Amino acid sequence: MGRSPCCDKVGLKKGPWTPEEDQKLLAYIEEHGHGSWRALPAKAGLQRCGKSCRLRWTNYLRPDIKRGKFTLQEEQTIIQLHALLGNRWSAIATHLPKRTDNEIKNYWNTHLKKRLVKMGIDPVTHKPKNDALLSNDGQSKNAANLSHMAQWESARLEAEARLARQSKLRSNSFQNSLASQEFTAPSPSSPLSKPVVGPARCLNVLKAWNGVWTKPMNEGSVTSVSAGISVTGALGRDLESPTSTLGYFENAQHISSSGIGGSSNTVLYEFVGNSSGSSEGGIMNNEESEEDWKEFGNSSTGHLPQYNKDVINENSISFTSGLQDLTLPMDTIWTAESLRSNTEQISPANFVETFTDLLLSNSGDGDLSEGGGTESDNGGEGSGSGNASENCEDNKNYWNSIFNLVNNPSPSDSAMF
DNA sequence: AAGCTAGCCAACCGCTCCTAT
DNA sequence: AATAGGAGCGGTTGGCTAGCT
Repeated sequence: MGRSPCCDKVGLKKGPWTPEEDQKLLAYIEEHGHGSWRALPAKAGLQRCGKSCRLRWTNYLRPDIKRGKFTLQEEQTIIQLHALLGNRWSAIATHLPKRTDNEIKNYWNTHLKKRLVKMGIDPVTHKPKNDALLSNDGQSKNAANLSHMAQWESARLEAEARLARQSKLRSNSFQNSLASQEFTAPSPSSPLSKPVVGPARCLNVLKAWNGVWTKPMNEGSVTSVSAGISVTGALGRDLESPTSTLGYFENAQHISSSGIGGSSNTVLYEFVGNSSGSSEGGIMNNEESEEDWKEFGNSSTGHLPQYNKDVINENSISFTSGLQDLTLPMDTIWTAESLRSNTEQISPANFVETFTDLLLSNSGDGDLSEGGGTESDNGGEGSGSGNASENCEDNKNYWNSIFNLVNNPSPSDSAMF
């Protein structure tokens, strides 16, 4: 049947926006809110299609946009989230509050992807490029396990997003009525400084990791995980990114309330939300950034569990979290559908616990913390040309570094979390 | 100074998802 | 249940700029 064009294209302007057009769009949204994007151009006196107006607003004119170079922490966050979510830029943007999905996408394509390639890491899979050369020594299987886990998390986030959309719609009219009151147009004296929305939520699994890893592993993981998630919920408001529909984890009924002390919440909240220091001002030139990257992954963590051989078998992954057991086959890709049905068996907290255990169990001979990682020390041309064992190290250290970053974020003024 | 190349990024296009009818 | 329309997302493009020859 074919889709009708989003608007009548005859006579509509394309290409770069002029300051006059920007002013018209800003003035209109300031006064009326955007309302229907399709109807907006005519009402605002713009010879543009609604889609173009929306894009201009969300990617450029919106008052809560942070422009300029990405901080190291923002880079790290993007990489972590990309490892989990893939090219779901809007979902990633949710966790970098003042960045747009378009900006993140551009930054990934022009900077980060190349950097990973340089390090010999496949930017799609986040695994060493010649991982296929690794024999059946278990390392590649474990890398595959991680990939599977990422797929699972991705599928879970899909479900979350679905829930969030539903709740968003329910509250939409209320938010719309607020929007026009909260909006403040940028002015020379206060350029694009007043956010319309608050800080974005933290990716649940990252917070969960925080929750688990900031405590010794002999403490109840479920308790820790719950604490991590509950902080997200405790913010108590809809922090939806304007560029994303990814939502809040709202199923509080899944989250154990036991063991969530107020202090635990507070500590974690401060940890994720109150960072300052070295990156003050947020600007870092590329060379500094590269240097920091070379140290990426050098720290080691404690609290690492012993490798549990029973968890990852030849043909399956078994989740034995104590609350419920689940075995999933290794020889198939976990589709969103299969995961949805399977994950019904596991509560979110339970999931995170088992997920964390598996991730931590990544090293077949046991100790990720030993990696001590100079993974990117040979940065430029290095790791890609290494032998198999070096690549195992790279793989191990790469993921280890992701975990360390979650666990031990470097001080910065990043707006993330 | 002119031409060429590569990098960056704003914007467009086509598709999917969701809702209303 | 089927269809149409709106909104949003991700891939891609094209113009601008800086650096190099």
